[in-house]
Amino acid sequence: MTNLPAEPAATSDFIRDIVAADLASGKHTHIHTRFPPEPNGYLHIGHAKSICLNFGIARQFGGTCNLRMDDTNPTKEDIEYVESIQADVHWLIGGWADDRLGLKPKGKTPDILTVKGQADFQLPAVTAGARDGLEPFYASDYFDQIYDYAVQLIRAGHAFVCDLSLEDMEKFRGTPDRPGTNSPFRERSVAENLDLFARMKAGEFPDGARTLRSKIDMASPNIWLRDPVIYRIRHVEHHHTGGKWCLYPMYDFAHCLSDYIEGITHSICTLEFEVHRPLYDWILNSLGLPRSLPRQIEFARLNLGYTVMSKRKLMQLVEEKLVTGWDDPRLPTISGLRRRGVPASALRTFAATIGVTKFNALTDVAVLEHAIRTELNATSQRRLAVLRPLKVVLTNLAAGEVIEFEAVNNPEDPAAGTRKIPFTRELYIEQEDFMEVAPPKYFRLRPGGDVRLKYACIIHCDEIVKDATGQVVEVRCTADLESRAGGVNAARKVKGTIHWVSAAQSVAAEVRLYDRLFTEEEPEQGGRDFKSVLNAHSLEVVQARLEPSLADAPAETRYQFERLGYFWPDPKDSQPGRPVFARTITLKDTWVKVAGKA
RNA sequence: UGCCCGAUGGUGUAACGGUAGCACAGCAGAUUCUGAAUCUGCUUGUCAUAGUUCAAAUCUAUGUCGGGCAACCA
Repeated sequence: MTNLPAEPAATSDFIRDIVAADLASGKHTHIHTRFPPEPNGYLHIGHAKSICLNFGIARQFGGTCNLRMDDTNPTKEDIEYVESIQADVHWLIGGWADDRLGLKPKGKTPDILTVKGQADFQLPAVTAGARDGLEPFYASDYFDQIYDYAVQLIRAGHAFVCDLSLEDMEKFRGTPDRPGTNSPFRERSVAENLDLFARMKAGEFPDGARTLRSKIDMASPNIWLRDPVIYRIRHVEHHHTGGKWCLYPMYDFAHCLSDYIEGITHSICTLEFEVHRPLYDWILNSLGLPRSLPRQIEFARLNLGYTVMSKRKLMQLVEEKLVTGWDDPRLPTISGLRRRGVPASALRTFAATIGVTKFNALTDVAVLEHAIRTELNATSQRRLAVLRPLKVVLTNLAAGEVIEFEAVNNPEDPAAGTRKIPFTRELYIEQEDFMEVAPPKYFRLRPGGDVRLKYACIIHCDEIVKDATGQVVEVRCTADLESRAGGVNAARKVKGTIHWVSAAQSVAAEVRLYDRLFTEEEPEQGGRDFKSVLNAHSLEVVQARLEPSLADAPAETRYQFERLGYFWPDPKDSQPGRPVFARTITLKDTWVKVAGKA
């Protein structure tokens, strides 16, 4: 039996309260959320919070959560990102909420149904079974329908074609504390608007020549209600629709309608969209749609200490090669965390722990680290590995002698069993586990001192050997073989227990030690350039010695290297027989505190 | 200085007019063949002022502080 941390319990927060109330009141009988990233970058841990929220709600209330590419701006988007997004989402929700994932048949576009005597666009989700033949939703699959809605808006007198240039539009918009003024094109006839809009679609005008604008209120204190642009001309290829369009809807127009078409009940987004909500509602209400409308609810995005979270900054780190790629294990990207060995379940636990509110918070990385350690402590097998080897010679052992000691695989999980580790005359211990001049309370090896070798026996340091520079290069010891488990001196107590490997019977391996990417908790505090506080030691590569059982460690297997931390084979660079390990996270270390105080 | 949103220990989050709780971090101790894990205990909090009420973290008003909004980005 394992002490697996319980799957995050059904939690409650202000959004779940709304959902529960809507179910209780009968407003909805089925809950439908969505996760709608724009494919213009890789997903990060902030998105993970949103994914856990949206899929978590679907899971808790027996609903569905659609994965949708919010791809209305072809100039910034790319197929590479739609692929990485899918991989990241599948990984994060796998085994937890993948049965709630809403997809659609490949190539399918909305159906036209008649609801309450009205034509109505709908695109239902498929959640059951395999993903064969299915794909995510794409806002760009609704371009025909969204165009149709725009025509309806024009017909109803709620939208007009505007010829104002970008600069002029800015002038007419006013400022937050001063109302704007109406566009001179605001009173064009419906017929003229219809004609112009059709010609915009036909490609008769260059980029920026005209826009389609909603007709709301140029004097509104809310800038987003001052006749916002809902369509702009862009003569560019789209990664999903190819060359079909040269006219693309803006986020505000496309998003609410995409939600509606998919039958979304709760459209959850981050705080910066709060001021857009009146526009979201205005569009939906202006169209007189026959089905119940989605409701937008906003929550605070995640801010985590010692990292940066925006796609723009992450992109900068990647493009300037300050990291090795989007999946660099030091990055807070989902693919980076995955490559680092962080389990998806730990990310979910983290998301559940931090909660959901409208308060703009800065979350302590310790919370993330705790979630990772808790999960890994319960599930990973222990192994011995020496990161920075120091040779130990046991003078009372014969050169060819090999003793096999039994080691427990996981003290938290007896079912994990045991394994044998070879013990020989020449060993390696960690350099920092020996000190020639030791401070008080140092429990490890020192001249004339004793220490227990984990799973083996107690050794006594008789002699040290130094090189020409005075560096200790070898420690000569006597082993008390009777202090082994089952021996007469088995009960002998010494203050310290350290890890070790056999010199001859260990394998060499590259081990990558990751640390936080920035030296400051808030890299951009006070407007400073985040790149000026990059941690120069965020990656350290060492040539380590591992116990023999690690020679061909299977992929995807997480270990605790005792007294050091949690490690796993790097998914890209580790080869059978030539392992490369990545450190996911260190163990908590109270000794550094004790030593630091001294 | 226009509009919108927010404020509970060091950090994050609960309490939905009725005993301010939980987690992380920190500190102290127990235990330990991982200075890990585990266990025990402890420190620290309702932004301010006024009001409503038998009773306010919760309701009201004002103020203070913080965040967001003036892309043909999302």
